[in-house]
Amino acid sequence: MSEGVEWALHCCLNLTWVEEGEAVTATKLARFYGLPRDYLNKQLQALSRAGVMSSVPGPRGGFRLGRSAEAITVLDVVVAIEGPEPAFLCDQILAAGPGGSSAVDYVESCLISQTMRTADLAWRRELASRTIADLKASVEQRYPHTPQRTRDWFLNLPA
Amino acid sequence: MSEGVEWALHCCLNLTWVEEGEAVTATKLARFYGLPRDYLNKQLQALSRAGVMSSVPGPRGGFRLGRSAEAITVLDVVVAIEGPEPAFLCDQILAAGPGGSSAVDYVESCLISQTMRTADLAWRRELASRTIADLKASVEQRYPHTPQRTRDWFLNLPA
DNA sequence: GCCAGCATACTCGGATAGATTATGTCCGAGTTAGTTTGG
DNA sequence: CCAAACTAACTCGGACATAATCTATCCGAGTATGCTGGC
Repeated sequence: MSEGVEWALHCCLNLTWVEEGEAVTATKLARFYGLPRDYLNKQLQALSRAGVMSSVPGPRGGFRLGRSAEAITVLDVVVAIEGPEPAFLCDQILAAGPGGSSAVDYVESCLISQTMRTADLAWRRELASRTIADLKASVEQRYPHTPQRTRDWFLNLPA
Repeated sequence: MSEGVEWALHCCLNLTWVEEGEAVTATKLARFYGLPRDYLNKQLQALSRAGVMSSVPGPRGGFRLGRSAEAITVLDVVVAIEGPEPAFLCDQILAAGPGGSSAVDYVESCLISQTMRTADLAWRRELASRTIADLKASVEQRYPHTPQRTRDWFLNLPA
């Protein structure tokens, strides 16, 4: 799995701690963790296309969350970066085997495919049950000064 | 995820239907689905190293299950091909951020990492709960003539 | 002093290279089966 | 006729190319800001 997923999740979380309506540039988000700016920008664009973030061009521009943190699940972020396809995608090799038919949908009927799909669903269900707001709340409970520190860091960003 | 996982699972299943103790060559297994022989052989070697299969060299050689089908989980096969690392691996970018320390294990403390790890665990738990024997039984119940047909195919393999 | 126009610097956005991994191919070491040859 | 040694063919096993994807970088289109000049 692409490491961009980790970057995207941390960026989403950080965006929940800036002033409402404020846009944060890719440059600032990249400097926060020492990430390559342009490549991070690429991932943020993917999030923007998916509606997870909203981008603002020009000076005073940047990125902000595309909707409320309660409405963004971890799965949304993962899908925005990795794409919607399941990790295991059935090539239907049964169709080429003896007694196989190209008219049958082995993605549905093959029991191996079903097993892998069930596991994938369990994975997705877990990720869909956690929202960015959940993460925000958990972090704030365990590390109470993180919100203020994060907000300050983005304000007092060293040139 | 590598497509070799699909190949490996189908091969394991097919091996449950040949005569006890009989070894099936990579060539035969590949012809069954029209797969590239040498590359499939590579995957079978990985299964062999993991103990899922057992390889026999020389004429009359080939591959057979390394242990009883009841003792081989789907997860075993996946791990043998894909490796033991989780799909999402935490790079601990928090360590490079403000207030981050290289002495802290963020794989454990980072809540994002925890969330991804929980999902990964759910996925693995699902795969670990299904054995090759389970698959064999399910297939035999739904497609009763598959065992005989498969066994015959490997015997009457067209030259 | 105030307003309109303009130049400017800064942002995202997509198009363009490089690195790593997955995929596919090739040939050699080792082993078993069949064959042959001598007793 | 029997047994032992030998030949030969077939198998896995790992080393070697190729293709696709992930990672990283560069430059252009567009916009809000601040300045400038005129009224």
